[in-house]
Amino acid sequence: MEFGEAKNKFIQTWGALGSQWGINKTMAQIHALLMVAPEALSMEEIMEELHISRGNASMNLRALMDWGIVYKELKPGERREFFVSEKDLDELAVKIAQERSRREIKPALKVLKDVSSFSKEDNSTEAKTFREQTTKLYDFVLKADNMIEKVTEHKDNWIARLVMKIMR
Amino acid sequence: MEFGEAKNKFIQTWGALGSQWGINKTMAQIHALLMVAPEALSMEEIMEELHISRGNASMNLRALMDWGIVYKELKPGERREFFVSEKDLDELAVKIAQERSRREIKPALKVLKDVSSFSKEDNSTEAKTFREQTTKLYDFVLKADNMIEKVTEHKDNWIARLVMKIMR
DNA sequence: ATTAATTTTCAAAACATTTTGAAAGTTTAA
DNA sequence: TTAAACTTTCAAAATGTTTTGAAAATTAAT
Repeated sequence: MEFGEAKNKFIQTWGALGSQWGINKTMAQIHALLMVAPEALSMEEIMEELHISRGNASMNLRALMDWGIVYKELKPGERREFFVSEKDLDELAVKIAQERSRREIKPALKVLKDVSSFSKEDNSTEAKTFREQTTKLYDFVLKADNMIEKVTEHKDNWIARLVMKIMR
Repeated sequence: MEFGEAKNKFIQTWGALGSQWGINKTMAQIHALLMVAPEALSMEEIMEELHISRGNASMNLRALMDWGIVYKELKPGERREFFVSEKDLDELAVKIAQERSRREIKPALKVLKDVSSFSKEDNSTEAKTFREQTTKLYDFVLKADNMIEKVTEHKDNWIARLVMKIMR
């Protein structure tokens, strides 16, 4: 396997992994490309390397910037914009965890709280089981979310430290 | 909000959350429905409650069983099959974590290892950065995966214990 | 063995998401 | 200003995924 092949395999794999996790393929591929690029890349270069259209590149770069894991880099004397990814993996993991908490977990928590506390008058077995289970779910998800917050606020090398702790 | 409404909201929300995490909507909805059902449900009941076709119900129930989070329950004197979900949330989280590790993380790790160790002769800046970054990525993902293994083998109430530890 | 109840399969249809590309918008330099 | 370089937007096309429904398969009782 020579370089081009390895790079391609990496980009394709990262893209596939992205899809499985609800992130679109191109977005994950752009991210992969930037992760292994020694220099900031222009939109043109990204389009070329991944064989995607201008519009596609533009939209997904914006999405990556919204996630806070890709930045614009302006080069003096250049009109074009260049892009770099967050290369620090701890930082990357923290950003992703925080965004997912904000966008997905927090809203789900709100719903769980709402549904578990409503319809208190209904005393059917069904309703009772429902309240019981959704309450448990709320507590569980809340705990998990708190863990994310706790862990990500210390960020630096948190996974390593966590592994240390757990392994005793 | 009365019971039916709350139940519906819960099922819809769980379904939407599923989609965002790469799990199909119906699969997540069936799971939600079984999570709050006091009794095992037949396929017919599931189809009715979620307004889905027989084929859809059949396929997604099988997928849930493949994940190990829904079980068949046979009732004496009944030809039909009934379904229940794993209701213990710690057990549920462990199963999901383990399956995702097996299906997604492990294969990704293999690719990372492969691509990071190949093309060692190439000494261009590009190739060097590539090897550097993919190696870091490999180490990171490996550590994270080890953490999952470590944490899930103790399973019982692991999130609670983890929160305790982190909060000191 | 035959029948009736039930589940599974899978090709086609419905639906959802992603991608394109060209037009509109923006920015900078002259 | 104007023009050139570049980016964004968005409707339509392409692609991908899920769902349906009916036929085939399975299972269990008679």
